[in-house]
Amino acid sequence: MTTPTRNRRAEILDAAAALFAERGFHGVSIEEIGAAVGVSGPALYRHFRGKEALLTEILLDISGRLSSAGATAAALDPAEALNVLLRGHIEFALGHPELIRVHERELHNVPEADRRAVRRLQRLYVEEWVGVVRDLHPGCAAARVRAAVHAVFGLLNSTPRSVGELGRAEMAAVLEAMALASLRAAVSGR
Amino acid sequence: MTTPTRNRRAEILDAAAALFAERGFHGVSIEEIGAAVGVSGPALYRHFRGKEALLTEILLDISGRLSSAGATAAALDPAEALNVLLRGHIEFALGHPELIRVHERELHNVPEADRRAVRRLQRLYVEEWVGVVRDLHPGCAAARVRAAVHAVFGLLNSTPRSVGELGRAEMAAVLEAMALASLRAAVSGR
DNA sequence: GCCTCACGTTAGTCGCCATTAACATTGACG
DNA sequence: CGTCAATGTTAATGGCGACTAACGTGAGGC
Repeated sequence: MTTPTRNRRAEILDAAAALFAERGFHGVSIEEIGAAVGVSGPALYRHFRGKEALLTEILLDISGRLSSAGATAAALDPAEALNVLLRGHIEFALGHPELIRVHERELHNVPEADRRAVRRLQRLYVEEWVGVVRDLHPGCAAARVRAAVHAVFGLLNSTPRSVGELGRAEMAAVLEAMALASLRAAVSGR
Repeated sequence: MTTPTRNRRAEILDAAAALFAERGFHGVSIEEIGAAVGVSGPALYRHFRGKEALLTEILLDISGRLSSAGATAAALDPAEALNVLLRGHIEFALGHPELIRVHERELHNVPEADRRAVRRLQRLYVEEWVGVVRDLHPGCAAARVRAAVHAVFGLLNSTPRSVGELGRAEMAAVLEAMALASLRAAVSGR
């Protein structure tokens, strides 16, 4: 065997994420995750402490990926930064709808101890957006901006539910237009 | 005892919905649902066929409530109809965030046989929106409108994740402005 | 040629939980 | 009163599934 597969660990994480997205954390057994990568059952314990550790790692990775896309935006002027954040998020949501689903739905299955860390990353990501939007519209109350950003995430993350109706490029364009318009509307209210 | 509680059945459904929203379908035991209404465990089987039947009924009820709010909109002119749909949805989302959560997350735990019925109601609701929006913007492709409507739902349903940052009235206003602006942006693209 | 490490395997074990059984209680109603 | 229907209760029962044990095996290093 000599691991012709790049990295068994990563392979398992991908398979688990896809299964969790489809049937939910409790709807998938360790055995099934193993089967999805060609080993069976308890082999996973050679790579992860347990099922929950798997989920934790998946969620941390997702949050990290989203945030890192935003880190490159930090140096730009606000308008450009917002574009980078927005395109990055859309790219990710259209490219990995399963991950978006897991990220949205499964936090409560992460053991209490690790949940703080996941939440911290999520909060950081939100604050990246909030910071950029506030730079663009300094007069707007922070609470309102935060609410608007959450709403935009909801809009962008709806992707996994409306798959394939539009081509990917058009879908991206529609989402971008909607996100920008709704943000503008939110911050211009006061 | 003589049932001073209006209806045990409804009471159970409410408690179950709240618990499912908080910890997910599999994160809640029958025993806990019973405890939440002051009876314990298998008493629920006097009212429901089983745990899944409970969830099914909850989801059907939610979809029904959303749709019915929209049914009154049918007779109005498109612009008014959209307002009625939008305000109805916002009202519901802000008033029952738990139900929105359950509605979004738990469909896959409904037994195959009943899932069709739930999905049918959901589709009907989406089509109410799509119909109204297409009346308002006849030049826009149906697929694009559908995608936009899904995105708006995502926006409106983000509420349960951004609770309490804003007062309810302001939150409603923000959501309404964002939804209208994003819809307009989506349909004006082509 | 051995030792050991990395990775797997199969066969338990154990606990949780939905569901069912068997047995009250109580109020309406004749 | 006695009966019935509605509604609960507490003890099984049974299955599923996470996790652990005990046991290969093959590849490098020495």
